[in-house]
Amino acid sequence: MLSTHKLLINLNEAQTAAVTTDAQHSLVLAGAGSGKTRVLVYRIAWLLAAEGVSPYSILALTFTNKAAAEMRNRVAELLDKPANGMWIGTFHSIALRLLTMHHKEAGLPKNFQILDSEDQYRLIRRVISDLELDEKQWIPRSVQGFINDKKNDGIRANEIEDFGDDNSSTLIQIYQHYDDHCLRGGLVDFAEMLLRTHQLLLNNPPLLEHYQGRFGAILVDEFQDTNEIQSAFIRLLAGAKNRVMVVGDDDQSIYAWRGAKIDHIIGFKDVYANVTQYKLEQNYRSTNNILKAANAVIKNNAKRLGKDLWSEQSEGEPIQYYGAYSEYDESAFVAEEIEKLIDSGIDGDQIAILYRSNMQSRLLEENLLKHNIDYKVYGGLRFFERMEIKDVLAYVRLINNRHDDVGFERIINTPTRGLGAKTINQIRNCAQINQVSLWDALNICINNKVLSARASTSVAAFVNMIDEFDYNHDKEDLNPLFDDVIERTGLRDHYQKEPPEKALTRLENLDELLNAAETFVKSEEDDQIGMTALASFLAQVSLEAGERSSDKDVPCVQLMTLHSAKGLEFPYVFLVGLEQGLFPHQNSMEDPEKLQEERRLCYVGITRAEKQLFMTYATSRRIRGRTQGCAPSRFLREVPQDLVHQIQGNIFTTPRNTMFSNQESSPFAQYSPGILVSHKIFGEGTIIELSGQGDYTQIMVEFQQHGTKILAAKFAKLDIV
DNA sequence: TCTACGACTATTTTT
DNA sequence: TAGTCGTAGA
Repeated sequence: MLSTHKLLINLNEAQTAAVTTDAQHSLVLAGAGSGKTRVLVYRIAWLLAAEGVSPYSILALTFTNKAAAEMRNRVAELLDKPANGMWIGTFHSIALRLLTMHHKEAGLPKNFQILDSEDQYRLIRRVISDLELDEKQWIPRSVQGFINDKKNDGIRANEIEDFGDDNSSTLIQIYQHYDDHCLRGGLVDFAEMLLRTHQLLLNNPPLLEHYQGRFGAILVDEFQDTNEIQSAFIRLLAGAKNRVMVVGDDDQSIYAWRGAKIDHIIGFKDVYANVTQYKLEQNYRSTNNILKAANAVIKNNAKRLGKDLWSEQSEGEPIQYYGAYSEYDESAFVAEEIEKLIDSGIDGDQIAILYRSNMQSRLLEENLLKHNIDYKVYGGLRFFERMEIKDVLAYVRLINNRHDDVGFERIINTPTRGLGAKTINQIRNCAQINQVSLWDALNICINNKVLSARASTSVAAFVNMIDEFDYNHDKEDLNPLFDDVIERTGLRDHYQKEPPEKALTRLENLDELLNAAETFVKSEEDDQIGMTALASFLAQVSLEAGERSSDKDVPCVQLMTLHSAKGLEFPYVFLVGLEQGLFPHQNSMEDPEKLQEERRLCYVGITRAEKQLFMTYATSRRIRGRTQGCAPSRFLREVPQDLVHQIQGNIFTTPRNTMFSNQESSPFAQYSPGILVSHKIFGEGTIIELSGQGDYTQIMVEFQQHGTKILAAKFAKLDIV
């Protein structure tokens, strides 16, 4: 048995307090690099060792597979035995497990399939076309966003208020039809997994009671990223008696645009009773200069719980600032500095270049190439998202479940077998009229002989082929099935015919898929709930689509967006493109909520750096074929001057651009974001941000009663409360 | 069924 | 500017 003493010697005071808390609910505000995962892992160990909690009553939720795997491994390491019995997983994998175990109660067929975003997009397009709507007016991407937003908020089509206008009633109609399709085909999208799980428990009191009785201790990682339905799910399982510990950092909430609500972490204390809050502010990652810069930037956000990072490390190197003339100059500088670092003996993988948007990577790549520096760009398609892989999987899915319309549509004419738009439309129409799956519709068409002679032969051959894959569902070895599919469907030949370079990677990927099928071993959990190897494999590839980039063995410089950098750390970090309009992004500059999220993104970027941080800005940049003059990002000037070494350009003395604020020299210096003020008409409110200068200073205030207003500082006569 | 051309659009993407 | 996507035409 693990001694409790041994547990605590590795923790600092704040961590110990959180780990050993006896509060019913606890909120652990864990700053970047403050040992958040450590607290979660030790907390689990503490519950088991010191409090005698059964592993079966532990439920730990994360957002990413990586985080779940890390937690699981570290718990096992600490306990010195596998983390059996407890449920540690992503929200989605836990939801999937519940839906699989209780598929009947959830209203799903046993072999239901998961739709990834691309599958969902395709299905939505199909629904729009079925409803004879114009894609120009009902843009599939926006419709997809609409449906997912609603699902994330826990709202079904029939629960949306119909204002009677064309817009809302059509959207509701599409949503409803889309859900009907999913249900008919046994298809579940990502948002649906969570929503359906929540409803499963909500509508089955005995089931809910069972799980509430089981999970006495619920732990949630990255709580700031929870959306409405995830938060409701936790609340539901918590019931009245269970203990909930949420860990997160409101300052690192960067996914509001995907439905995450920072209010969940900020308002945690209001929703749960008996909450004790712990702040982890000691940072084990970065030098103090870096932390001071991060603290100074994030301080400008009004909406936060508040926390200051510190470190026992030295001040470290100052932050290096380079004001480039152009984006060419900027990327040349970055490449040169990296070359110097590498020449001084630093490995490439110790260095990261972080940017706001993916398009910025190109020039950087060109310059790294020029200097013969190995690099790796994160982003793009993941392994199981590649076309050839999805094609094979679509066949397998159809073999597994004939009513999988998404799989059907994908491969009915891939490789081409003479089934053009006309035939497919006939089948679709038939499905639409009879309200059946495409597979059934196809058979109706065959029986009624409505198809042309040529199409009929082709279709019959297709049906035969699929039926001939008489797959034994209990088989553990998946390789023969996949191998068979790739050969007999003609997919291998199909890809072989592509231009040599493309063909080669595609065929390699197919082999990689075979390899994955060969080595796949069903997890013990999946086995226990009676999933077949195939179901388990398909679920895994949908939930865990693989790495975002191909891996190289050489230590490479890492290029990625700020979003992808969350959770990672690098000794040397280049934060590039610090310009108004790029970062903060144009689309996020006006709205105070969005601007604050951009600032959090900046905070995430800064806190990735362990030893040294470089920040660059380009005076001009070509965007969409047009060269634009760029003002330096407001975030740059939020970094205190004494922390910065300016290699070129002077961010603090150049004439101030009216685009961004400067609080210090303003006649309204007494106002700053976060300050509580009162207005004689609007009452009390919090300053969100200042802009403009001198007499033209404008103040954005979020009033408690009247919402957000932008006021001229000169006339508003705001009193500081 | 494939190719070529023109129209369109341009943040971030855990599952 | 450049990359993607849909459609027209061979």
